[in-house]
Amino acid sequence: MTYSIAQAAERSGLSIDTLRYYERIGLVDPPARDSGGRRSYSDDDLSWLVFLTRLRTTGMPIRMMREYAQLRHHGAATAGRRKQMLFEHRASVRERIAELQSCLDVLEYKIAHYEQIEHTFVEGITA
Amino acid sequence: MTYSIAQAAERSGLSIDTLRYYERIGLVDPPARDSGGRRSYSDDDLSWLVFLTRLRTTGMPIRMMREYAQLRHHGAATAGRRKQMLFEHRASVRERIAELQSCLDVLEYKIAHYEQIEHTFVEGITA
DNA sequence: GGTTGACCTGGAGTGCACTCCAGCTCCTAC
DNA sequence: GTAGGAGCTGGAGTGCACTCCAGGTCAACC
Repeated sequence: MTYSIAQAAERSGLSIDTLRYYERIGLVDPPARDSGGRRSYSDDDLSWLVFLTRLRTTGMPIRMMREYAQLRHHGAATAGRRKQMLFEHRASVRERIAELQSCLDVLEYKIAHYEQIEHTFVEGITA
Repeated sequence: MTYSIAQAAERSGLSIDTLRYYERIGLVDPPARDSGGRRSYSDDDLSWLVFLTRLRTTGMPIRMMREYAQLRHHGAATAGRRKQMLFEHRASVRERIAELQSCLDVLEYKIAHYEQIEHTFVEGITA
């Protein structure tokens, strides 16, 4: 299967402009072109794009994604280095989750506090 | 207790420049000044700053924090609205955690894949 | 053969959240 | 009384990740 840029955008969740931008900065390889000079994305291209969106969602900066992309380019010899990157990134995602969780606790506390106020207020009215 | 801007920065984890920036954009009230015209933060100021850093950590945009700050300014009458904001924000933080968790699963999968490759490679060597 | 719609390029513009700077004042310590 | 360090102001600059635009090409349909 091949996909037009609009289809690739829809399936990856990136915008058309972002696809071209990613190509420009070397985050994705230039895809094939059809007879009219238009981009024609392959299934492989698509799965790389989808993987990139995962990395992006987890907050990996573009410069790091680019480094990963370049390593990938150099084949199996760089597999260890790439695994290392994912390893480290996984640790940072876990930390980020823990951080969010702890802020969530603060939010819970604050919300409970507001509920306390409401409760007191209602009691004051009905008392 | 009162704190100089440097102490407030250290205790809140924000930079001195960020403290002044937050004041400029109306995210924090202008603190008291000492005899020399320097900012002098109170414990209340500090706890608000710390709470702001929690909201920031959870990805609340500044414009929303500012809205919250302004509501706070209008006293108890806006407590319901503020609670509502925290409520909605809590939901978005939970969603964010779930999203990160699902991306983490993809990372796990990828890392396992690399381990698979290594394993195969080692077997190939020793066989 | 003319219009429409998707896509093309290079480059400029945007929004966010800071961060830095020049030139100044003020207090403290020597 | 002066040198040093912290802090002050208004405003400019930065980094990131897009997003938009003008002006053009190309294929398809009427």
